[in-house]
Amino acid sequence: MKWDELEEEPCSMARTIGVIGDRWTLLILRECFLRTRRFEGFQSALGITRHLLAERLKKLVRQGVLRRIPYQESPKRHEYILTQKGLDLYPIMMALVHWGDTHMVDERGRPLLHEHRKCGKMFDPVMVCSECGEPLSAKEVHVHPGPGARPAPERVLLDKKAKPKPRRKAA
Amino acid sequence: MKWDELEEEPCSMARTIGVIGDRWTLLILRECFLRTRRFEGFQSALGITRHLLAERLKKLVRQGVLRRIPYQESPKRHEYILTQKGLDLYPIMMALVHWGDTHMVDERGRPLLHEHRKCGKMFDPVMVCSECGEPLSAKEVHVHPGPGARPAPERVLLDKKAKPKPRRKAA
DNA sequence: ATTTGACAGTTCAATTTTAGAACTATACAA
DNA sequence: TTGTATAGTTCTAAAATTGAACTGTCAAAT
Repeated sequence: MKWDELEEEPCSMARTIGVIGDRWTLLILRECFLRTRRFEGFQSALGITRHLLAERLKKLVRQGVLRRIPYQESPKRHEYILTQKGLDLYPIMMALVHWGDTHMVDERGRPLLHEHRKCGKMFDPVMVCSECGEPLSAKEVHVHPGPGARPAPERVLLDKKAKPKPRRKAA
Repeated sequence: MKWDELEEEPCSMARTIGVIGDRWTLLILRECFLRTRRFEGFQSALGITRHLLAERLKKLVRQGVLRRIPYQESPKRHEYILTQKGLDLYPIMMALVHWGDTHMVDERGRPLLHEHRKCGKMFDPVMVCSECGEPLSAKEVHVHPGPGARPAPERVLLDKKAKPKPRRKAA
């Protein structure tokens, strides 16, 4: 698969993956949320090759996730800062962190704690339903084709089921 | 960087990325949540090469995200199903979908709608603070080193700031 | 009895990506 | 004049991915 095809798929998840779904991009975004803004900053924080960093930044700018803003003339220098579209990635970042906090910590505990300014407490992010406010879990959610779903004859991505048709003598 | 080093970093996000942070893995997980369970199912749904699919499934099993369960003897066949650790990835999936729904839809609208069984409404996922229940945004959150943070002399991942030290004549 | 098809992989050559390191260019500061 | 900081670009070697074919087991159809 060519990865730019992902953005054409009738699946919001695939499209998102097309934009931010690779390791370096995700790490670059982590740095963005930690207020890294400059080429050298990203490079030294991540140890990414300069070549790839240049590519990824270019792509994020093209996608409207980052904006490239001059902070000095002669020599021209730019900073990369998150747009609103980029800031909206925050729930994804937090979800990634939280899963790591839950399933990937060693005996010493979490590397980082998060404090919510509004209430002053250390918190975990919780994903809830916008309508009733209850926490969400996979089995309580059903999907329906939306207006942008692919029309009938073709396969509707994100809406097919591999029915476990058991054959022959079961184990 | 070798990608297995990611899991050693004192950063929950990096560790998570080490497990699920590549395109194919993310797409495989999407299929899992859509109840695909078998090798051929994944392969035909995604068009991934069989070689890579076998590798990725193996890794997800090794990481405890999927469990490989026999569903038939002779010939031995297995299904890949999400463990609890895997099911806990749901907020990440929903966050990815929601960002795509917000920023990557075309004029036709969303490919999919989500219904919350409990309340019966179509919903969006919202990430809130576990302590006060308010929706979260990047700027209302402060990070602090936790017990598993890297000790002083070395760089604490996820806790450095590239202070925009302005030099020379600004633009 | 033989062929066909489903399933779950494995193997291998060709292509694409990434890593690692060095190099370019501009301009300030000592 | 030399050194440093910044933001890249260029190059070759190494690693990952693709595409396609191949393996092996068994059930069902001919």
